[in-house]
Amino acid sequence: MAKEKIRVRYAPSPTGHLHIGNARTALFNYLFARHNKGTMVLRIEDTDQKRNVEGGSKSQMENLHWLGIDWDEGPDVGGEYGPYRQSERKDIYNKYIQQLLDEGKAYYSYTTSEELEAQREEQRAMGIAPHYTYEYEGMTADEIKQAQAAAEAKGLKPVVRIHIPERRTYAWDDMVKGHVSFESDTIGGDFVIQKRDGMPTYNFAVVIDDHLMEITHVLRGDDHVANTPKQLVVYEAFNWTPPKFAHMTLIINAATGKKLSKRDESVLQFIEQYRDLGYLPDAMFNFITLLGWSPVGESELFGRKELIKLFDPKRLSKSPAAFDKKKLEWVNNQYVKNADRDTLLDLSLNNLQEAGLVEQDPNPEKMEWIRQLVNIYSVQMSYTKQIVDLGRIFFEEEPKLTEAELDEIKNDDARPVIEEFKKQLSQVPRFTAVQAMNAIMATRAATGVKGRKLFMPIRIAATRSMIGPGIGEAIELMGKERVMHHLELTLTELNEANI
RNA sequence: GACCCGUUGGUCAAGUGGUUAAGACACCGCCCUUUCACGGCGGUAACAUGAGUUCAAAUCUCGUACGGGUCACCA
Repeated sequence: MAKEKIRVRYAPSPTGHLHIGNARTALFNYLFARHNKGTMVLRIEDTDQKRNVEGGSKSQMENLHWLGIDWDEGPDVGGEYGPYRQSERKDIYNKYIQQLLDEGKAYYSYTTSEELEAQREEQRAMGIAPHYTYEYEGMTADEIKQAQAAAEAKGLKPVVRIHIPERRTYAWDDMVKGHVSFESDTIGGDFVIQKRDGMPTYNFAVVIDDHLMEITHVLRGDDHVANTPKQLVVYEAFNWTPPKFAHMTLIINAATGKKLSKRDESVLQFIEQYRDLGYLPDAMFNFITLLGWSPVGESELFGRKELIKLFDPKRLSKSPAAFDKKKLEWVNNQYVKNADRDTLLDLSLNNLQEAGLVEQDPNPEKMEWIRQLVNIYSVQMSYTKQIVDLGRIFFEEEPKLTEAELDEIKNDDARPVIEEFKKQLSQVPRFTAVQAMNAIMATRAATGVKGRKLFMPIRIAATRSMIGPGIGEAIELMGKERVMHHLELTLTELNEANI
């Protein structure tokens, strides 16, 4: 039997920037499509004009591309199933809404929002699930017509609701959750398929589009589980076969245990923010893939091609994925260490310029210096913006010492070591990493101090930090003038502290 | 409140009836580096709970607790 061609879609609403959760949905759809040599569709769900954000869809597409996700059909690339923006498909939806109206499967509803709200309040108070109750209960066809005419006469505009069949079970075999079922009376009553402004609602439009676009698999967030029975009602009304569903668990904040909400400020949630910090797209791609999915085996670092090859929706997790920032930093550092030097330089330079540490158009000499700076720090940077903080000792006139650093040099050995080193360094023929190391050796010979007690005071006094790259390289890159000044400064501070 | 879903070390996360219960992050120790970091090696540490099914349960069933999601003319 010929396998049907797999078609999946990622369908964001343009309400803002690309969120991690959305990126993950897009990513899994992408992986699934590419793994199966299927088609990836991008559809913009912009039926709520009030919530559409200017430039929202453009920003999302751009960030998707940055992550390395592309699509075969969409508003920007076209395709045979267009248009790919729901706001441009209104005529299509209207046609199907009319069909349901004609068949008596849908009807005009005049209950106002205020009435509905009151109804829900009451139901909640009674401890039952809020739901819409049929407004024409027990009426004959004529009576219904009269009621509707009366409402019209009052100037009320209707919405269209779809009838939910009674005593039915709506169930499906979810690729992630297994068998899931809902009784029709727990769905919430006949729901709106066309809003007062004439636009279709999400639960209606999504069915029409998925069907017309011949989507075979719907991979989406867990928050859509409760929508699925409503959509099944629509599929049933048209006698269409629904696609396969996979509901991926939500991403939660490890710290709060709650769904990653856009208002939660303890975690950066938008791809763009990571991009600005100098995270690398391949690392993000790798990390996000591991949110709620795991490959066979023990490795955690995978390239794009590998992930496409490995991806299997069967391995999507049933329990929520927690966003672990530390792990992300580790993953990105792994990529930083192997990253192309020019890429790192570009990103770091950008971060340094934004921090006001480097001018807009550095001369070639300065560029070379920055390149060196990035090189010596690349091994310990989680993301390039850290260079601003890590490299601060290279920019500040008189970097302050921390408590820990002061403690490290508050001992009898430190002062003679620093003084001796200063003397030795001032005598080196050329101010290079090798010569700096020679000066340290000479200091050891002269003072008899070695190991940490030798290196730490020198590192701290010369660079004004106890962490950093190789001490020789750091000194060379810092330059004679600055290093000598640091040594001077540290000795003065030791004097003031009476040590 | 109702309906759906989940619960393995400090954190993430493998595991689908028989395992010494993987691996990663973090932490600790040792080694490397005449220093911090990087890297290498090693270590501490887990099946929410009660009952049932079974020769055998982290794995299956039911209850309890805890956590989450959803109940819109948002998507």
